[in-house]
Amino acid sequence: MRRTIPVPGGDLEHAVLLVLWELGEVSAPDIHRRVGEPNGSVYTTTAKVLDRLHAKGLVSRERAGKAFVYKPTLTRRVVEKARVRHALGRILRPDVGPAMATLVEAVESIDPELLDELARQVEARRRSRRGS
Amino acid sequence: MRRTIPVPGGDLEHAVLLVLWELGEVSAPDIHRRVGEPNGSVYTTTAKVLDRLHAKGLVSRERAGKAFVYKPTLTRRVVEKARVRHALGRILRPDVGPAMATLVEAVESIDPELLDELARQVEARRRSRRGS
DNA sequence: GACATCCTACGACGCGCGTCGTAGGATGGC
DNA sequence: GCCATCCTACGACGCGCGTCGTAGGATGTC
Repeated sequence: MRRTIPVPGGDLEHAVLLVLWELGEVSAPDIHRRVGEPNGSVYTTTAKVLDRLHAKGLVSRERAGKAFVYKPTLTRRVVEKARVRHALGRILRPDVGPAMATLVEAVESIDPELLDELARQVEARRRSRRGS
Repeated sequence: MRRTIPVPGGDLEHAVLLVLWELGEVSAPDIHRRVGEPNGSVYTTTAKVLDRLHAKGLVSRERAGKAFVYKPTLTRRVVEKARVRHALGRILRPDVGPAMATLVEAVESIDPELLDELARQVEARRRSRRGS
């Protein structure tokens, strides 16, 4: 009974989560140094993003002295899948058939080598499906 | 070499374009009957969407009596590709590798049969690439 | 104690998109 | 001529997300 997993809707939110998944627990100031600063944002921007991720339940936090330490509440695998599923849902909505051709074309246009990787992943997935 | 093709950013904009691609030329009121009404929007909502598509250059228009008749300025193929490419770009950004696995997984979770369709399209595309 | 410094809290804005309200020009029926 | 009706023009709002400003509590330093 999985009820709609929250999704990091924006790129900055996602970038913050990536850091959290990589490091496990990170303080707000550290996150800012790793994500906000390279991105050219001021500290309060990062803090706000953290606020919103917290409001969505995608991260939990705990005080450590005066600062908060954040950690992800869901695994990367789960969230990424929901995220991609969400985006894909919008893309495939009308007319699912030709959409796959467009999808493949678009993947290739981003990087032709991705096509091979995609082929590998599709095959792997189909094999494991036959097995299950 | 076209840079940056404009993209219908929202679902309603896209739905309107679908009608235009299907029928070629359609008046604003007709578009509303076909898209806005079933969607439960009032007429001015449809008109506004048309305004914005026009501002983006995705449709052109011409007066026919008191009403406008709209038609698409770009082919569906071109726009859809840009649209999917755009969405994919955001998804694949960090860490392109595992993203393909997630993509395939997400496709399957939407509809397992899509996996077969995806496999077909990937193969078709790879074959035609070898040929070119 | 007085200050500077570090963090959080929170309100605000711009932008894109869906949404609607209102205004006003044009048209058709009478 | 008058009025209802049809369409367009356009301003406005809410929502999500990135963005920042400001306020204020806590801590550290002299």
